[in-house]
Amino acid sequence: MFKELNPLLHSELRLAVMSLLISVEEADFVYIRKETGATAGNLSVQIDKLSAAGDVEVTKTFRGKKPCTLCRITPLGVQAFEEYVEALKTYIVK
Amino acid sequence: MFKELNPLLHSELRLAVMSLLISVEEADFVYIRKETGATAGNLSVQIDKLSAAGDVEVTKTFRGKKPCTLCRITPLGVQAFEEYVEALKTYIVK
DNA sequence: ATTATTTGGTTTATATTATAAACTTGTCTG
DNA sequence: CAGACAAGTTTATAATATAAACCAAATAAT
Repeated sequence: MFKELNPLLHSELRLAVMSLLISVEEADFVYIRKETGATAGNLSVQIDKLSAAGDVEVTKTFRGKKPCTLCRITPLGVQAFEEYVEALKTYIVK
Repeated sequence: MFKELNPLLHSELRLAVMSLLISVEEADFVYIRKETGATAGNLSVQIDKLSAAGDVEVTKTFRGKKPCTLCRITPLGVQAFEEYVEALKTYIVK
C-alpha cells in the first residue's frame, strides 16, 4: 500500500538540498544556503548526513582565498532520490 | 523556490492517515491501523495531533459492543493536504 | 464462575531529529 | 592593528516520532 519513505530524504532541508543537486552538476555551500534559506549550521549538519550516507559528495576547495564547499549528488543519491519520489507517490497520487 | 512543507503533514504516518482519509467517507481506527501497519500507540498519538489541528474529526462510537473510533477528514484537512501536495511538487518536479 | 486472552485503544517514556546559537578560522577594511 | 565579515563547524536545546507499558471491557477457556 504505502511504500516506506527513506527517513534521510524525508526532511525538508535535506530534500531541498537533494532537489537542488539533482538538476545541476555541482553547487557550493553558499549557493545552497541562499536557495534554501537555511542557517549555515543547519545546512552544514544536513549536508554532513547526506555525505555520510554516500548520497552527496563534498569537496572542500577555495575560490580565491575564500573556502568553498562544493557538493554534488552521487549515483547512489540519484537512486535514493528517485526511490523516495516513487514512494511519495504512493501517498499523494489518488 | 521551495514552498514550506506543513510539518504536521510531513510525517510518514500522519501523511498515510491523511492519504487514506482523503479518498473515503470515513475510516475506523482498526482499519487505518491495518492499512498503515502502525502500532496502536503511535497511531493514537498521530490521530490526536491531526484532530487537535482540525484536519481530522474523530467520533468515538461502538460497533456492537466493541468501541470503534471513526475518523474523517475535514474541509480544513482536505485543504491542508492539497497545499502539502502542491508544496511537495516544488521539491520533486524537475 | 473465575481466570486467561483478546480487542481497542491511551498514556508515558525514550531515543532520534531538526534547528539555531555559539564558536572557529581566516580575510579584508579602515 | 582592531574590528567587521565570510564560510563554515560544533554543540546545546527543543521538538518529534515511536513503541512499550498500561487500561477497560468483552469474549473464550477450564
